Order: sequence, then structure tokens, then C-alpha cells
Amino acid sequence: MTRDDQALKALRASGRRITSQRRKVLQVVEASPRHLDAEAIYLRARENDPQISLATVYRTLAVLKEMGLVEGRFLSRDHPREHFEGADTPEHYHFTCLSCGRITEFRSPRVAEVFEELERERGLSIQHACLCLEGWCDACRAENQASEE
Amino acid sequence: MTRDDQALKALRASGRRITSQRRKVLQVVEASPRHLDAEAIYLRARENDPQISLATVYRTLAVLKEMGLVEGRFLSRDHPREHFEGADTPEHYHFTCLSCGRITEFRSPRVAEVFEELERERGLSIQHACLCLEGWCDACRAENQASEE
DNA sequence: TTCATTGCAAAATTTTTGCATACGA
DNA sequence: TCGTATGCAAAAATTTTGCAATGAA
Repeated sequence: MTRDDQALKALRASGRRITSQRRKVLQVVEASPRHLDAEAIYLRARENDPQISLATVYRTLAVLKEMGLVEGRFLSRDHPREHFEGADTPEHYHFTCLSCGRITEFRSPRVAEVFEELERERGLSIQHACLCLEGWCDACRAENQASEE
Repeated sequence: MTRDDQALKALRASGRRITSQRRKVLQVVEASPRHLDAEAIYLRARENDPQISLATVYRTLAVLKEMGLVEGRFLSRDHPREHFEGADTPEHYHFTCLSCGRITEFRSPRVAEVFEELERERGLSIQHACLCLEGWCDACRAENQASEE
């Protein structure tokens, strides 16, 4: 059973219906490239279904987010639009290169340590974390140095 | 010399002008409560200057952000509006309580360790970090447990 | 058949912009 | 005085909603 199937099953289980539009939005969100915003998802979904409307994409994303099947994130300060990705991937964080715009995902056990610290020392119960970094990636940094010489 | 004075000086140094509106926006951003969005800043600024316009607040925030005097952040997934705070405070991160909405700031040297790891292992040069956590604060968690019994 | 979901268009929200006027330096 | 910055109102950009029609179960 694929991830999509599980998600669709969850939809049914909550009394909702499986429509071709929802299938398509899910497909787009789980495919690469990831981190698309609502409009980009709409454009990609429309490649397969020219009839789908932007309103439906927004409504579908809201439903999927509410059910925890999709995660919305703000990835950098210059892009004030929510980006979406499947919620089935393991916890990870994002780095956006200010030069080439590429998004790098990473994981680090040290982040979990921060959470444990906060739970222990402040009694916080952490449900969701968003660690969004901005800077220059290896390639762009090398390039910038070269052009400065 | 206060923080405001330094900021105003920086404005002048960049060939910009110090206006009463800019003073007020700066004051509001640096005062508490922090983490206001553009409209909240507008409402507070208007208490002292009923003539100030929302457009000016947006334009001022853009200028201050561009100069690095103010930082904009998205603090939680349910509030897709940028929140602002003075850029003069030491690096810190945010936790938003999903129940009472209160924002808690915290610092942790472990976060810097994550950055060092990324710089060392992936060659990333990190310019800005946003760690936004969501969950329940100590008080709300206790309350929820009580009401579930 | 039933009622959740859709597409469309209109509305609501949030942010930006054009332009004449005001005002800082 | 000179040119930046402002206020206003209009526009742009983004997201939500009302409603009749569609289609999943």
C-alpha cells in the first residue's frame, strides 16, 4: 500500500470522499519537487486535470492539513507563502540558499535534544517544530568568493 | 545612546530621512509586547499618531527590514502573517502555545551546535535561523489534563 | 438517492503602488 | 530648495466563501 493509499483511506475513514481532485493534489504534494505553494500545486495538478480550480486546491490542502496528511511551512522570510509537503516523511528541517534558492533538507539529532531540554526545563510539550535556515550553500559560497577576487 | 538612536542614525547614514512615522514604528517594534504583525503595529502607532497610514507602516517595515534593524518572522502555521521584532536582541527562538497563544522566547547553545555541524559537514554558511515551535505550555498542559479527568 | 465536493465568480484579506502633497535636511 | 516620504485611494496579490451543479458511495 502506497502512502497515497493510506492517505486516501484516512480520508474515507473520516467520512470524507475520495475525489479525483484530492488524489491529484496528494500526488503533487508527495512527488518531487517538494515545497510547492498553493498556486504551484494548482499549476501542476492542472497538467493532469485542466478543470481543477484553485479554490479546490486551497480547500483540499486545508482538509489534508487538518487531517495531518500534509504539512504547511513558511520556508524563508522572502517568501511569505506557505509551502506544502507530505507529512509522512520523517522529521526534518530546511535550509534555503539565498543565492540559488535551492532548498536543502537535513536532519539532526541535536534538534531533538533542544526539545528535550525545553520539555525538561520549561515544561513545554512540543507538537511541531519548524527550523528554517537561510544562507549560502557550498556551491554558491565558492562562486561568490571567486567573483569577489 | 538608545537602540532607537542607533537605528535612526543608521537611517540617516544610508541617505534616508528620519520622520516621525519611522520613529513611531521603531518605538512600537522595540517595545513590548513583541511579535506584532503589520496591522497590530499600525494600530499601536496610531495611538500616538492618528494620521499614520497602514501603507506607511508597511513601507517603513520594509525599509527597516532591508537595513537589518527589524526582523520579520512567521511564528506559527495558523498565523500566516509576518511578525516583527527589533533586530538588536540576541539570537533567540520562539515557542507558540497552541492553547493560549502566548509566545515564549528561549535561547539554547545547542542550536548553534546544529549550525556548526551543518557548516562543517555540508559547507553551508548560515545567515539567519528561525526555529519556531508549537505545542502546549506548562500551564495549558496542566489545565488540559485536569479537564480530561 | 444523499450529501460531500466541485467550479465559478464574487468577496474578503493582506500587501503594494501611483500620485499629488508635505516635510526633513 | 530638493528630493524623500507620506496619505489616500486604487490596484494587486492571495485566500476564502456562496451557490448551483456534480458525482462518490
